[in-house]
Amino acid sequence: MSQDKIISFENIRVACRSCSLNALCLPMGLSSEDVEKLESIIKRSRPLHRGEHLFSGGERFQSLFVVKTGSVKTYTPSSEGGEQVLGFHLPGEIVGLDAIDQDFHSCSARVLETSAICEIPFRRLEELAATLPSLQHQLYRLLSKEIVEESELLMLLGKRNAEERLASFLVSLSQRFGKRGLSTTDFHLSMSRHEIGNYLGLAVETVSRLFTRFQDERLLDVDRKHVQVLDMARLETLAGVAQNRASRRESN
Amino acid sequence: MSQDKIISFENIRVACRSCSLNALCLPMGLSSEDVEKLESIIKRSRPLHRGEHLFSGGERFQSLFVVKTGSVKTYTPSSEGGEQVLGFHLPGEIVGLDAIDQDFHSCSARVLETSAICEIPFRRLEELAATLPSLQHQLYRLLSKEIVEESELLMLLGKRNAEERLASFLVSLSQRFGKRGLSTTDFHLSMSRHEIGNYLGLAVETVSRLFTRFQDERLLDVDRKHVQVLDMARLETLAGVAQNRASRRESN
DNA sequence: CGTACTATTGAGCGCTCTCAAAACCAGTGG
DNA sequence: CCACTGGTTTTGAGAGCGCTCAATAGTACG
Repeated sequence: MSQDKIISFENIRVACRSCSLNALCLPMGLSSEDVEKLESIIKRSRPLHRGEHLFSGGERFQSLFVVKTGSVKTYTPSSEGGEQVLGFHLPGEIVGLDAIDQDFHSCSARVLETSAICEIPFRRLEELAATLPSLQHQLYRLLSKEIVEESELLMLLGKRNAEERLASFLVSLSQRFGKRGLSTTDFHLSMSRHEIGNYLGLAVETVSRLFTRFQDERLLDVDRKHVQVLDMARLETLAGVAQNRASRRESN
Repeated sequence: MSQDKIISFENIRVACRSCSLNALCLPMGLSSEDVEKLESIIKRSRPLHRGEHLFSGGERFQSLFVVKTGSVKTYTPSSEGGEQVLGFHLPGEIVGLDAIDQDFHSCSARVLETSAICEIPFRRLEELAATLPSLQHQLYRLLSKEIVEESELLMLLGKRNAEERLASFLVSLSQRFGKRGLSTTDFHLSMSRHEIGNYLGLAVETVSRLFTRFQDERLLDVDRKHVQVLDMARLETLAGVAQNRASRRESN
């Protein structure tokens, strides 16, 4: 009977996938009516096309955004028209958490390809969370997770060489595609080499050379933006375990 | 009369400073009884001495910690005893936000000098927040702020050269000391050159050379761990505006 | 006052950036 | 279909920043 109201994690997962809210309700024990409440505040927008903005830096904070399909790039415009890429956001991931603090967006977000995006008005989410402890906790977790992931990236940029950075990047993409049920070894890069370089703190030329090298070493098969991982184990080794050089710098 | 219950921001500030909760209640509109509730869940621990841990990576998540006096370093131990410094936490700042997500600490935290630390059991804070919307919102902001600050650091590590990194580091310390009413131009570095280098992704030798250079250029006066900023304007320029080189890499 | 640690300074090298040019691709219009 | 244009990617050659190794100097502590 309570089974009527409490749906299982699996079902929630399915329900949420349909509304692209994995990120929010995946690990929660929300009853079906709670899920309905959550869904009721979500706006579904028309598909956005390459180059369109979810929001721009400085804009008033209204909503969080969940990527349903496609991909989003967040970046901070810098002087002279240059930009600093802060992250790439794939289906199931949330964009806009940076804006809660100051109540305006500290970065800009634009879609890299035609994408379906859900919008969650934050005020209403906050109100709802106040009445649903598990949702409240989930929100804290979400924010905390973002912090942990940024710490990891931070380490990547601080201590790893070019090879390790690109390997980590590819492994990360692979794992994130995997979470959504997509292929972990065969995927499309929606961002340019330049954007990858910008994100990883490398020059475009270095990124390009590395792709060629990885291909020569039979790690990858690269055709423009299509990547096929041929040797995931070795790629993961490069990404994670290959801290030999870096750990020397760490250790003192 | 409601003045009896609602204390001004200034008073809250004072009240909170005494309990080192600036970070939590500074921008809130909590009534005095609410502040009392908040204070009631805070544990004050005995002073910790250099090298003692607040928590270690992998430990069960129990509490957040607020630095009252002294300083704390967070880091992730890596293979072979090396470590990656994730951040330095000064008085008024919060440690432990990374642990909310997985319910265990993803990094370790140890004090760099004799420090007074307050402990806030997170479960109780969460319960309290559920009944106090402004506290709930403040918690969201706190987490969001951490995300924004990490993004900034991310940019630092990705795109800036050694000089710019150290300058940014010093400016950041200066500003954070300033927030606590301490001198912005005259302060003590509680961390070693090695830890600074580790944090900034630089070799110890590079950090040392830069300190010498900054001193030669009359930017700083450095005596061991005592730093005096002689030309803050120029230091800030180095830290922030000096994106000439970096922005070339950004712009494509 | 020796031991261990931390910081400084010097010399050389390697990774990655920079500059430059060519190849490739996508879209447009003749 | 092809030429034209703007953009992206690739490839090459050289230079410089910051790392590495090594040695010295300074500091803390028993």
